[in-house]
Amino acid sequence: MTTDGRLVRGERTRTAVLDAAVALASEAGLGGLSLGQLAERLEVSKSGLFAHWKSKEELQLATIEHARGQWATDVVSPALAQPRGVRRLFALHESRLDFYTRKALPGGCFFANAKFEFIGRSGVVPDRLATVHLEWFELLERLAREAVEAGELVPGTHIEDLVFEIDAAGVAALLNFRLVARGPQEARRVVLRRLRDLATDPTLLPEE
Amino acid sequence: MTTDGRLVRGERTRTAVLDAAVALASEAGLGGLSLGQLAERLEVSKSGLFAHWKSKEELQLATIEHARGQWATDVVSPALAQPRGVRRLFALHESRLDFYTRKALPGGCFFANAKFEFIGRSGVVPDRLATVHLEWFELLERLAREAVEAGELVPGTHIEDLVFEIDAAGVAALLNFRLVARGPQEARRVVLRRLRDLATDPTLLPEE
DNA sequence: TATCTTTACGACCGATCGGTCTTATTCATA
DNA sequence: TATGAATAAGACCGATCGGTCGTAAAGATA
Repeated sequence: MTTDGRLVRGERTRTAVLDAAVALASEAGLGGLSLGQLAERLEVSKSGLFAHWKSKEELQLATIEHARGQWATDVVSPALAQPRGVRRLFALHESRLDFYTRKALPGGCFFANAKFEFIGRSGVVPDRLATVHLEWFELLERLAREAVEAGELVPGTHIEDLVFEIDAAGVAALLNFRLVARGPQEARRVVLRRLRDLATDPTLLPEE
Repeated sequence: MTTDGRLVRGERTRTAVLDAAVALASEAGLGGLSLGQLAERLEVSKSGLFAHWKSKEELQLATIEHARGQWATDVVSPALAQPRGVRRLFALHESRLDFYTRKALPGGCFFANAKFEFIGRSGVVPDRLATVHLEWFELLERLAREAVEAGELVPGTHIEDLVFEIDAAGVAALLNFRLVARGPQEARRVVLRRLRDLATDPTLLPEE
């Protein structure tokens, strides 16, 4: 690495590989991610990849972190730009749906696919995915709690169920959107209606 | 084949293979389904499988039909035993959650996994999966419509959104249950509350 | 009993899988 | 400018992939 902050050759390669890996894994699955295909797509040698990661598993873990960074940038950050409370909570839901609709990844969503792929399996990769999954839930939960504390959601709000509903709508939106070209509209409407029901001041939210 | 209805040797093999194939595919994915592993698990030769199906794709299609039959028996039929209306609709949701909780398949749910696996891909297998997906939605929609027509759900009920919510709860239950040992309780509670809100006679439904 | 189809097996095929090893080049630093 | 680490390529490895082929039982039918 150079003493200043410039990207050296290897680091540039690393980023390019991980970009392609996230895209490829969103299609073929994180397990189905093939080093041969990845190398071919990037026009580098397969063995060259092993100069950066010792094994496929290590590359998978790096791919997860990379996808997590993209998610933070593309989905979480825009939502955090909204004022704290029910508006920020709904913004997070909306930017998630946007992410799917924008077709950012050919396979829909890296994390949703990976989670379903590794259901019931154990190992460091599934473990890491489970942790990321929990983080996402905790973020939703935090935003919901803040909305209650700000007095923008009625005091008795069952936060656990609300978080479940919002997340469920997102997952189902992805599935239906890609499968039968429906989903995001319903997911938006359903959550919006739910939040307006719970909001102390419904005018904070869009009209629908 | 014999003239009477008995299962001949080949048919028995076929059933045994498809049982194992559904289980294996629910773990490894329908694409990741390996003929070698399948043959090994059943203690038959790999080439023997080709006496029954001409290609892997044909076996995949047969596996889908087999899983569809299991779903019809284990999930749909029990629900249809309930009286038509809001009770039958909720029973379908419950028997679906039961199916997951019972851990009938090691990988959670054959269809949910397969759908996510084939998101964004095309071919006869994804096409068939999409059709089965649509059938499921149509069933939910029919039961919901019947509940409205029976006067058990308020007339203005937005059926499309209700179906989306129920299905979303099911998918999320599966995902969260297997990943973080939570889900089915929320999925049951959330849908039950929603249906009680919409029901003209809430006493038709459980207390929660 | 003789015949024909169904069912199953073992040997084998080319392609691809993840991974190793040796060698060559690039590049920051001393 | 010399040096050593980082980066990359190519040849190669055993294992497994989906799939083919020839052959041998098993079972139904005549």
